[in-house]
Amino acid sequence: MEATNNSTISSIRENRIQKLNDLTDKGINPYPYSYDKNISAAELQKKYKELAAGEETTDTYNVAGRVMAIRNTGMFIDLMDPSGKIQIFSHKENLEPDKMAIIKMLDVGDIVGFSGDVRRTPRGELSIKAKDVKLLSKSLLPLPEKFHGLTDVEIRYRQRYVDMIMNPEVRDTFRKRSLIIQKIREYLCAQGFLEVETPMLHVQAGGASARPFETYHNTLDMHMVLRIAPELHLKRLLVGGVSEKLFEMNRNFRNEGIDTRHNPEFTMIELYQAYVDYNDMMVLLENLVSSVAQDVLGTMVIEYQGQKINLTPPWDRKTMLGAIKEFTGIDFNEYLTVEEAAKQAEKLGIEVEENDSWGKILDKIFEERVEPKLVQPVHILDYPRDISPLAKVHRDNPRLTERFETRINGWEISNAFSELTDPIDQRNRFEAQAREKAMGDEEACGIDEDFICALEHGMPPAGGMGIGIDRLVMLLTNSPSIRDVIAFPTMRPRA
RNA sequence: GGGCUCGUAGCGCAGUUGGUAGCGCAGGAGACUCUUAAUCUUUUGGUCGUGGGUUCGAGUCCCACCGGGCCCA
Repeated sequence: MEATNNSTISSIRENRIQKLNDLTDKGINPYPYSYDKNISAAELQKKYKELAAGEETTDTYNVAGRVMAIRNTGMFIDLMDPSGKIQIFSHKENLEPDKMAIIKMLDVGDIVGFSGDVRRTPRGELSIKAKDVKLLSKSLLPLPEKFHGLTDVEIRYRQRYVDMIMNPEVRDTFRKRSLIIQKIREYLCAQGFLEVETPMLHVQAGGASARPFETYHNTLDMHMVLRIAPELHLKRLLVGGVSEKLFEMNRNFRNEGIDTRHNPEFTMIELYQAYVDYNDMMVLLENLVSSVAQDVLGTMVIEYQGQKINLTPPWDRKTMLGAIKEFTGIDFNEYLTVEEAAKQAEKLGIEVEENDSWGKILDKIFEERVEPKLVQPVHILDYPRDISPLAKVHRDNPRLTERFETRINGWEISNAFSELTDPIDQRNRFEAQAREKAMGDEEACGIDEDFICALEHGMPPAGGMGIGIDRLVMLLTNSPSIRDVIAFPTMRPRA
């Protein structure tokens, strides 16, 4: 990126490069190899919380971080590290002239190490009384304005590092994201789940309904796609018997639109447990999410954009047909043909397309009339068979499957099934999908012969579940856009 | 894909009825030296997203395009 194609920036940059040269002439490496930092800003603040204003100690520490403000021509420097801020007090009484000269050359944005005694200034600011200074990295480009910071969302996304330097809450969000993922992993591993990896490069997209990114392998001379879901490979592992409980937490790629809840690459966890069904998945999800919230936020009652959401188990359960009846008054058990269902949908003002199946129509009604009304966590149970090609038929109703989607704040947070293990039925479902694809549904999946072959070797009954990590992080960090929880969201290159 | 909306100095923002652009911070020079958005003096910096059009004259009005954001499908 050409960041210097203007006069303000280039004059600042030239000025700083001159400083680089001056330092080098003095035998100082402006980009040295290491520094013996032995305390963080936050640790210092905590340790000397009781130190009174005007008090001095003889405790010496080495601190390091980024210069965020310089006052009184270098006498006071705000040094920021990931933990917080510590002030540097530099006075010629305590510093050799050559060290003082280095401090005079510092710019906001430089990364610097200081060594000195802890004191609290008469005005009450905990400080390091610098006795030594070491430039650790010279910055050449200026930071945004110190008071208003960086607010331009486009620059925040394109130059996330600047966003993170200027906005502490952004750093905090990404730390929380990391912690959430760590806690999920710990929770599942403690339950005996084995973390596995399956291919990102697929010959054929499967395991979800979505358009894939397409690519090409040169040596194999083969068209390939980036995976839209790991499901079919994880089930192969279940057939293989590596573990009766396994999960993969990683990226999926879907070649679809971008909005506040969708990024083309996103993080999902998929987990499978042998010998259980979707009922067990509901309990697992409730316990997992609520305990992660407790661990990360210290509470199971979160606030999202002004709305209180209670994650304390157990969560509400509604069947899909029951929820539709609740919010529209229409009982689709009485309208079992596509024609009847379409007529009811049209009465509700919902557009039905020519090839829409019974299940698809119900799904549309659900999305429009029910989903926006759901705020508190709720499992929506028993999805129609024709839109659930990987779920086992419902034991009590052959039109439905044992599938649930969990909604929190109306968003799909999880999608889980009593997994379809019958290879004959699976083939039939795939063939139905293939027919829809042939009729123009670009999201329908094709027939994965090797997957069916795996099922024909016998897959244990299992519950499986996918959980959208980004949306979970949005909820737990009160972030309004998925781009606030993905460090480098997909962007069109700047012209 | 549709609607609304934004783009002016590195950043945060003004810019009147159409008359060739200002403020704050940052940067430079100097002063001060226990400050914390330090202060004071002084000063540099602009292809007003891009390209057309209307006009004597466009940051401003019109059109197209580029790049964002929000909402909808």
